[in-house]
Amino acid sequence: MIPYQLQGSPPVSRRKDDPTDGRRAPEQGRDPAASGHGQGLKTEPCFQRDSLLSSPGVSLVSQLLSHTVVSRSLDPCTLFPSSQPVGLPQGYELGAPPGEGAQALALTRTRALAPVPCAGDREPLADEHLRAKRARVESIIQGMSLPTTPQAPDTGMEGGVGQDREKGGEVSWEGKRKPRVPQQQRGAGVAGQGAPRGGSPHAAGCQQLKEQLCFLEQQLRWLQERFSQVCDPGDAAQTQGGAEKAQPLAGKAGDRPDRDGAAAARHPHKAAPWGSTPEEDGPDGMQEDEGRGDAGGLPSAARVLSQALKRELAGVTSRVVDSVLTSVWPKAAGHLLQQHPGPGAGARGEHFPAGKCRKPLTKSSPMGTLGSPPPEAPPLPSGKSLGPHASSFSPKAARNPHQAPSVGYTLGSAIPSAQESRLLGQLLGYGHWGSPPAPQRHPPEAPDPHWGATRLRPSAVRQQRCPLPLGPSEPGAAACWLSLTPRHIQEALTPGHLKKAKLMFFFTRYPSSALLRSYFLDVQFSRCITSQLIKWFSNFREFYYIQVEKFARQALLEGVTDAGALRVSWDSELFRALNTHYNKGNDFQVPGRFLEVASLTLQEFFSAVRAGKDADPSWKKPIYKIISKLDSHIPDVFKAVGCSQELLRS
DNA sequence: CGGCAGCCTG
DNA sequence: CAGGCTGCCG
Repeated sequence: MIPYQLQGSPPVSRRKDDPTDGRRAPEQGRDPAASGHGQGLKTEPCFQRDSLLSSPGVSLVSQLLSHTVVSRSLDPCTLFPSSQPVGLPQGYELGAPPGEGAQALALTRTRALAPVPCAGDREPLADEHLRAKRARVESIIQGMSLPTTPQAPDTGMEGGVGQDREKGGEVSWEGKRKPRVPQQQRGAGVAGQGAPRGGSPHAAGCQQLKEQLCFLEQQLRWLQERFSQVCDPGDAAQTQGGAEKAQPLAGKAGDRPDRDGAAAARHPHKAAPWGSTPEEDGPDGMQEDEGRGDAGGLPSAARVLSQALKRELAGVTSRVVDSVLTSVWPKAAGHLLQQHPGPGAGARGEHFPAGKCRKPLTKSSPMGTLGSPPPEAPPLPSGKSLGPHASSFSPKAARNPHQAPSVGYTLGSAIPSAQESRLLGQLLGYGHWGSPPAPQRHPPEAPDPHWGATRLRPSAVRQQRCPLPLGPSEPGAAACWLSLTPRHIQEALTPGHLKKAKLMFFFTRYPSSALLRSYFLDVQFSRCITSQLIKWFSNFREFYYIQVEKFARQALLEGVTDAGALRVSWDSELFRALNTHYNKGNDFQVPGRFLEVASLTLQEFFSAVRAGKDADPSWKKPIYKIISKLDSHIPDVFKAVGCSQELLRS
């Protein structure tokens, strides 16, 4: 039996420890809420998290954001019009003319138990299969040799080809395989240094809080800087409009002739990597930076606005800290709260009168640029991580160093609530709000290294040029993004969920159902939902691997010899193909970590193919196994209940 | 048998 | 992307 012995006993057959198969250890059978098959129960909103997300409803910030002046003056599009469009043929529908896919066909693994003829004999049915596969693979290959950059061997693999990263693809990650642990833990563990595992949960929590706060503080500071810029003389005029600056839409989409030119000219500092203000890195501009702005002649109106904003931000931070503490560390939170009465109490008063939350920047507030600190890339299994690569993946390169100096909790290091995080994330990273990441430039200089991975990229910025219809935004749908959209537990997955799942893919390729549950809190899980989600990821993976394989083969054909030289960079074709698939709007800054994973995948495929392993029906399994170990922790922002809906609007 | 991965197809 | 199907595991 077993003509194709490989099949019957797959080398990497599904073993419990094989993430590729037996995984999902955690899921102790029990289906969560699925008391019933997800039907019926118009479950009520999940208020559990409400406490954390309270208030920001009519925040000044939101108003400000919705204020045309802001988006207008900072329209990043005008600053970085040069972003490249994305759009590649997707492996799937590439013509499938036969070529010399002979070998190609060999790769595809034949369905295991397909009628097995005697030892490798062509058997009608088998041939059918082979033909089909062959066609498929050929089409893929065909596709790759077509449009893809005919450039040098590096084919989209970033100019990095030249550099010789000797560290070929076959990293020795094997040994490190951890026994399957409940996702949560696993994730955290992978996330690495985050919090000392094993220590008291509090310690861990605090540590995390500290880092988070630090992060938040930096964001605040940065935001302030941005704000100052917004109010610089050039645009101040807009604001001057009058006391009713709160009135959004001072300028309509129509009246923004300057969008592409003037604005750009006005913001020379765009040069700064992430739009960070070059001048003034000065610590804490909470109150000071304004001075600078004023000095420059900031109109009083703007000044007021500025101050109000700052105060509000401070309030927000405060609230975040408190709320987080409350949830993370109840006891401590208790004390804290006693010391500091209502979080944000003070800030509240600052809200502008007519504070109506309008849906801001329409098409622009996806959670893209999620504000949470990109989970620093967990060290690769082998611990050696793609070390050498680090240098090329600028963002992450600088990430870790961040490890904030400890800050007393009092200061409240906090894990920004998802919402808050998003708020900041959007403010900071969102294209409209400026801070256009400087194109390709030394990203390491981002205000906060953490942001390196979660910020909008140039291309993204570009994308946002067209949207911004300012008008269409439902007037009343003031379902301000800042506010929490009522969280109804969905009984079905929505397009928003799909989008979210895709973005999550950048962090995890093999999410367990447990993890999925923890990230899709607004979904009433049932077997169906779970399956669908899992299916989604399965599909994502399929696409991902197909793409990578395609490029790996292409590289091979082009004569690349050093697997290590294959690296996926932001501007590589491969990345673009993937990005357009999982991040169509390109409004989400893909974590650098993803590039590492992609690079490794590419190298693995490359090496495997080169070694002729693709003759083995299940030659991909080993690769899957490797890749499955590279999942990263998914930013908590993704847990934001409203995030799914939020994505819909983007 | 249920859950899930992966392949294939539409 | 969803369905269908096979195969493996617990």
